[in-house]
Amino acid sequence: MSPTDDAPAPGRPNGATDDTPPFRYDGRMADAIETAWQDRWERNGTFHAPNPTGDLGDGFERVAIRSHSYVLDMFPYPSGAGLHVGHPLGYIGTDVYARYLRMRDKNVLHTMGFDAFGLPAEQYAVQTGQHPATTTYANIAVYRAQLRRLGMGHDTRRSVATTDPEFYRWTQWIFLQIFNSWYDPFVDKARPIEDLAAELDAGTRSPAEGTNPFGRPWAELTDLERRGVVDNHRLAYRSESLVNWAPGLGTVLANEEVTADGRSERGNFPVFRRPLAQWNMRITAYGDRLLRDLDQIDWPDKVRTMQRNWIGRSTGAHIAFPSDSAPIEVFTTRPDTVFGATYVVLAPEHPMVDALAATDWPEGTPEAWTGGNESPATAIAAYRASTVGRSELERQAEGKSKTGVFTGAYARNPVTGTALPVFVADYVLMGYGTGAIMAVPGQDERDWEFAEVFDLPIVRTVQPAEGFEQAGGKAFTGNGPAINSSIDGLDLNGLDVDEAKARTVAWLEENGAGRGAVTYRLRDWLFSRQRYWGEPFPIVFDEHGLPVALPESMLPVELPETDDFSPKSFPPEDAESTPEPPLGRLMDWVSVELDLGDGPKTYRRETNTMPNWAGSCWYELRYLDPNNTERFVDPEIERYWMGPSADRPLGGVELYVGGVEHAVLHLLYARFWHKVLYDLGYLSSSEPFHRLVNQGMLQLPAYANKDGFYVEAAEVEERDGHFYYQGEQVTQEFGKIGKSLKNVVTPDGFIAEFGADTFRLFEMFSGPLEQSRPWDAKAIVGPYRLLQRIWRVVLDEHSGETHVSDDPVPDELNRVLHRTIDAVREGYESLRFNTSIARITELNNAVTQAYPAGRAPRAVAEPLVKMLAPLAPHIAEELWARLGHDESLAWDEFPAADPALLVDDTVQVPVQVNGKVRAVMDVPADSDAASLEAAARGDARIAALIDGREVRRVVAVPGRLVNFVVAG
RNA sequence: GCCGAAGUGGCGGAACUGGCAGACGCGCCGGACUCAAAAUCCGGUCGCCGAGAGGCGGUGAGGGUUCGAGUCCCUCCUUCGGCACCA
Repeated sequence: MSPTDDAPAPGRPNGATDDTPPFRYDGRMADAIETAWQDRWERNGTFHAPNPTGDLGDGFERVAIRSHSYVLDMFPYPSGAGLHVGHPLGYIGTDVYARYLRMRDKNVLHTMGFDAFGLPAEQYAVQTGQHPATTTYANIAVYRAQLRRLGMGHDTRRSVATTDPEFYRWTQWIFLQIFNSWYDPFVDKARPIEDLAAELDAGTRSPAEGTNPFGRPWAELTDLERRGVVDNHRLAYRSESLVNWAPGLGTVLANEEVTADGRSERGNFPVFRRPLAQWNMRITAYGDRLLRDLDQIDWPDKVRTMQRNWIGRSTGAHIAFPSDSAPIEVFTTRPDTVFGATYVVLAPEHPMVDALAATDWPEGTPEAWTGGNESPATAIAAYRASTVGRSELERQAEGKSKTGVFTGAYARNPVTGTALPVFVADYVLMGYGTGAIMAVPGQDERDWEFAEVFDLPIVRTVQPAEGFEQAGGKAFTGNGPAINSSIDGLDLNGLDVDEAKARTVAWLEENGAGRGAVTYRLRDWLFSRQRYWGEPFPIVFDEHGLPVALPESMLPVELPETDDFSPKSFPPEDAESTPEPPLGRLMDWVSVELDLGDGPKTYRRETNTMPNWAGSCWYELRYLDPNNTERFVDPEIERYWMGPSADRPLGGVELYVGGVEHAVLHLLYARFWHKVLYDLGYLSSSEPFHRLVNQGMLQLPAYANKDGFYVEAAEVEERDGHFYYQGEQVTQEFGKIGKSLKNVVTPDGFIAEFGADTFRLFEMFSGPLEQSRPWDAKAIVGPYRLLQRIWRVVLDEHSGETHVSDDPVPDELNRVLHRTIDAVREGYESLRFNTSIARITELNNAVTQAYPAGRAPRAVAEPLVKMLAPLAPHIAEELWARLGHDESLAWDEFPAADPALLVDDTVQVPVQVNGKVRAVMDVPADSDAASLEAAARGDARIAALIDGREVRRVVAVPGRLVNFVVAG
């Protein structure tokens, strides 16, 4: 049952009756305290973090000598449902940490913005007829109120939404920087595109491979052709290529947004591969740096592994296989197996397929190779029809059996000279490597399968391990000595795989037949979407249909007003449909008269919009300097908050907390943009996020009836350990919070009943930040009781009087206090707030035990309140004020442990006999091994146990234990 | 199939670089207060044997290293996450 349903009635909070003490800390008291402090924090700008310069520079002198920290959350998409209890887990975590750091004498930047462009707002708008901007900003207002009510110490002056024109103006500006750049492989960084044109003109550089389709050198190209060549170098470029088209969604998608079974991550529609002209970002140019720099940032191994796999760097070789038309260039990671290549395969979309195809089947071509077709051309056409343009789902439905067709053509193995049949097969992908392979069935499982289907020869070139074939092994992919691999001038036989690879590559390079090569799994980032609710491109097309950047002075290109914002979607299976961007319907807007330097002309605007990842690629930079109208961020401010330091060699946000679901989407894109901006000299940091922590997911109870359908969790009742929905028994499980499990719970009810402080404490107490765990709402009373008890240490709940004393703290309690301080700090620093809370609880238990009637010494009550402050800031502020302090403790000094009090004069040391604890003795803390042993032998129990037995060994570790190893 | 993470009481979880397993909390049991209940407070709570002192067992399973293993190594099981014709 949701607590929203039984929020306390005004004047009678949970459990309160007439004889409840008037100053008891309960939900109503918490509400009064919390709203009052939230108002005061806002009034005083308590959480304003001064910048070293600029409009947010007020008060910087005060913090100039402090060190500084930037603590960041992944900003939310403001959905109509508001926050549920899972969202704030990370937000509370960063807030606790930020508040702790502030009390540790740091200038802390902590704020929250909104990632507000995107499909749900647009779909909701289509349903309701309201403009997406209206619903988006209404939702943002709800989120801001919820965050405020949770007591977040955010610098609200810095809050931005990606949909603000003042924000997306700079998203567009960054797009233009990327558009106006190219990647210079010689210096391994992005450079302004003008440099490229200049170098091409000067003849000091030639166009990169594949960028000059005109077949003539640069000097002989027309101006228009030169523009085309330059455009082909840009980091943001248009190209006609195979893209993921989701007709049901009405838009194209990035590879990262398509699931493994070929459907859209959003909406779960089938996705088809279609050639379309779209914008791309050349993220592949950064593949190596994105990979390399992972080693220098403090991220979970899991996420780094996922990024490494996504980038998928493979080293191997390009090898040219001569044919009757041009040579076929293949990529292989196993150049050492070239002697075992028995056929060649091209992807169905490979551009050489048509030129290569023979006019007729060669004499004696087996039936299986022709697919029963008259000629290679018809066979290829039929095969393409059966593969290209079909969804991944359909392809996978056929299972793993290999399909393909012979082209009628042969290529020559450049090493052995053998003629190899050339096939077309869809198990070779156009998007990876060169789109062509040499097939080595002896050492590759997929090639083996294909060879079996088409009855192709199989040659082993690596000796399989002993018993491999007897055990049913087919292709052998392991290490072993090379066999059957020798010609004049190249003898691999007996070499292991690594040696054989190196030898082969050297031979290929000497003989001009190939060279060492690196390939990435990563593809360029498809960057345009056919949606209304996104950033317009700052691009127009001229009379040649070529893109022209709008000048900075024309930014932002605002989204045009319209009530016709629904995307044009199609039947989900209609693969032949073509995307139609909603902006394309606004003819008045699309066609625009501009003077871009060569007189007024009519241009056509780009009608696609950017993907919703665009804003999140750089928002953390805008928080730094949100009102700057001259730059996206002032370099001095960026260097102050994010510049490299000894701890953060590449710079970046000190702590970034968010869900692991962004491991290869947002986090890869943001790193890429950041590196481009770094290359172009706008940033001092080359990574955006130094330390990443993935907060766990809260799992809520969900209830299913006997037919397996989920029922509304809020309406389920519990009786005698069983669960009932409308009288019918249902079963309980724990799962991800969401509409589909009908188990969404919002924080509001808990805050109303217990207060935000209790809620914060509860979320932090149930486990470490990174860990997923079930949300057991009943347990919230634990943290609630803790706050009530701390409250009573400071004041009398009957009179409301503060009742601490000025007595000295007794020695023993003082030691507990200082040990607690030490442990609580440790917990805060390592983000294990659950242990900090446990230690605070222990200290409080010790205090209430020592002073059951109140009058605890101020010298223990005050540090107790301070230690609580990051977790439960409102009650801490209130108690701090009642203890007689005028200033907020948000900037006060966190208690420090006296090292002298952390070590005891005497310690308890367990004594073991054969590893079992038999006694515990009190000994001086500095006892050495000999005196420990002596003391242990002096213990009556131990003496009795070892009496008459042979002591073979004594292990005495000072401060730890004594262990007697005895015979028998 | 490949890669990665994790398995500790009825539950969430503690346990520093190998050194008293179960801190802290929930729940449960008992008690105080109350006409009663709720709220609050106090005590107990890993299992088995024992009146007790105490003993024995115990961190997914099995093996190993060690004086000593929740922690390190090997094999297996289970759960969760990621990738999936990437040559």
